[in-house]
Amino acid sequence: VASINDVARLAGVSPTTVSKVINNYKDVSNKTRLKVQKIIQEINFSPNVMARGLVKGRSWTVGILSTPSFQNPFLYSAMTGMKKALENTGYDLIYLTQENKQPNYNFANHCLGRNVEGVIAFGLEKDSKHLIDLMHSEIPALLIDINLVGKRTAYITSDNKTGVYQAVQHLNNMGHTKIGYLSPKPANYITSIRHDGFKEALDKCSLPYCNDYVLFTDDLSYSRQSGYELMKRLIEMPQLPTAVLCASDTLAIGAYEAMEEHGLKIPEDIAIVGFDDLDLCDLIRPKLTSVRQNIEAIGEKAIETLVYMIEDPSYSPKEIIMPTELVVRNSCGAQAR
Amino acid sequence: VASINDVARLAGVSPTTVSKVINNYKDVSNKTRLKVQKIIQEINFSPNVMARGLVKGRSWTVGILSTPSFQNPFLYSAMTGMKKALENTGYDLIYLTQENKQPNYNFANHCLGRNVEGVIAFGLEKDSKHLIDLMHSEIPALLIDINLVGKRTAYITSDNKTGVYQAVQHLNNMGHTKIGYLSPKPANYITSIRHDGFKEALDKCSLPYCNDYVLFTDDLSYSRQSGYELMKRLIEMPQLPTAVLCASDTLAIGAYEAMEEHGLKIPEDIAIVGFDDLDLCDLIRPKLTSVRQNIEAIGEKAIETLVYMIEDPSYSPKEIIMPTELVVRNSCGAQAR
DNA sequence: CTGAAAGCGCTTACAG
DNA sequence: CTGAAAGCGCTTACAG
Repeated sequence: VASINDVARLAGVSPTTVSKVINNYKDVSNKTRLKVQKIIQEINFSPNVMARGLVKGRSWTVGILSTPSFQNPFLYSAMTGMKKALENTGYDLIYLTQENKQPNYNFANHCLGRNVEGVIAFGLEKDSKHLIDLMHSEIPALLIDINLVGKRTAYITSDNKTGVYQAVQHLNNMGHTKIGYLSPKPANYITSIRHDGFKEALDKCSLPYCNDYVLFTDDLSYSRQSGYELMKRLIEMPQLPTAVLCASDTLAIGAYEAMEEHGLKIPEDIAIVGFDDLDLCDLIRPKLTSVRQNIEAIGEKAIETLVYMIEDPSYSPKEIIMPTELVVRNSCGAQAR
Repeated sequence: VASINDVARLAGVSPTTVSKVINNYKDVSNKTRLKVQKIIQEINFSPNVMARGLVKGRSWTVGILSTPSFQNPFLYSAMTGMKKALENTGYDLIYLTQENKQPNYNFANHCLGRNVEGVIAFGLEKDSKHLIDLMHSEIPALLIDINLVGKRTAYITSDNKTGVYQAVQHLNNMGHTKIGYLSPKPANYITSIRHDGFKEALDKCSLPYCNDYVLFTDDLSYSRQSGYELMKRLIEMPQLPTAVLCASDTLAIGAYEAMEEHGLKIPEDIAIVGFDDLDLCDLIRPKLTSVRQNIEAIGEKAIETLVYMIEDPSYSPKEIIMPTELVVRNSCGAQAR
């Protein structure tokens, strides 16, 4: 593979000058600049990133840190947005995947070794070792849905409270006054803030918070199975609510299945609202009304912000809140839009 | 950040010796080895990958090349498998995302510049410039669902013909003899091989291939919309088939919608089979019988094979075919399993 | 405007 | 078994 020295020789200049041309330095005459650029084109030269990175202490690389399981439509939508934003930045995306190799594997060190310049983290708990190591390093980090702030750490999340309020308000408008809530137990940021939002929303609508209709599971993964079990528990109550807000669409799917099994109709017997607005909302019947998070926009904004943080060490944002939107379909008795 | 020289100083040895310890060379006494390892632990040293990569001409990095749109559940399932396989290899995964930056962007050059050691490509057409550049480079490439073979290029795909046969055979067993087929026009590898498989399967089952029931769309993206339009065209025929095989689950979803709109029942009026076994098969009603591709396994195998190719330049596989499996649900009149 | 020299943090013959 | 020296392909003061 060609090096800067080859270009220099062919162009009849010094490697220094070639470097200056590549880096758009001003102190090069137009004539030599053109000469050098011509050669670069001809031999299809691209500078060695390793060498460059070594001297500049950089890698033009942004890392992703996510849960080991990894199988998550949320993450993938976010990545689409991330990719879009990255195209304009000159950074590439890197997954550090060696998790299991060493007994005392240290994610932050792995990043440092690779000169990874910033990290997007997602789906971890606050007390995750990797996250803590990362915050103690000087590496800029942008967390998705984890409310941790540090000198070089910020987070981005949807406006969960408003999202929940939009859902409750809609149910109220549809005439529902007894509204249940299904969710993982409020043990982390997202589960807590949505539950708080639910209480506040009821309050704003002057509706009662009814303990019997608010059911939690220990399973924090928002699984379909959890939704199924929660809804089953709810159905076995002596009195039923007329509507149920699920803390995620996947929970709602499980709730649908429990309803189906018990011969209950949506929305006639119980109306359902989900959260996330995944593709599946449109596939199931009745179509699921859901609070839309613009996940792609979150990914895009996350990268933009992270790149700012990388390039301006004094820039230190705290939290970034993205708007939500209620997408009305057929699971609450409203006409589809 | 600490360097090998810091370690050397603290351990009272030369940088050369530290390097030897890091790289598990034999010619180091146990005593010094231990001494050096202790320091490495203490100051939490990890070697600079850039420096290392510069001298060895490597990056311990494997690239992904995919379509610009990128929003694809198939790709993401594959990535889960890829991540799993990577954990044991010492390679990290990198997305090269600068597509739009330069007017004459060259993907292979980008890889060369970063010393990317191998590439997984997915979702491109055979005549894609990036793919061609890649094949002309010396970079090992493993293509998913693109049947191109070269000195350093191989591909992996599902056993599409058998998959289609499994579907047709099942329909035949259920008593269907007039079977339709909905697909993008057979313009690339996957669309062609599935269509060929369909013809052969009918043959094996002694069923007629009926032109009227085989409908193609120009849209190669397997969109829901295409499925909807194809099924609508089919429904407007004077005579209907009793079963339809869709070349993908997403097409089948569209077909469901057309059926719904025309008040036709699945499977009573027309039975439907999909291909891919996406999560959605379980969400829609009736649940969709589909040919399962083990996409995660494909991703895993792809990485394993690529790493072999990287580490043994003389290893030059051609094609890797992965098995399929029919998942019977309720869209053909069979009982759910 | 141009280029010689030093240095980024490693590895690898090679000498001892 | 140990280490001095050269070199990987760049960039950056600095001198001219």
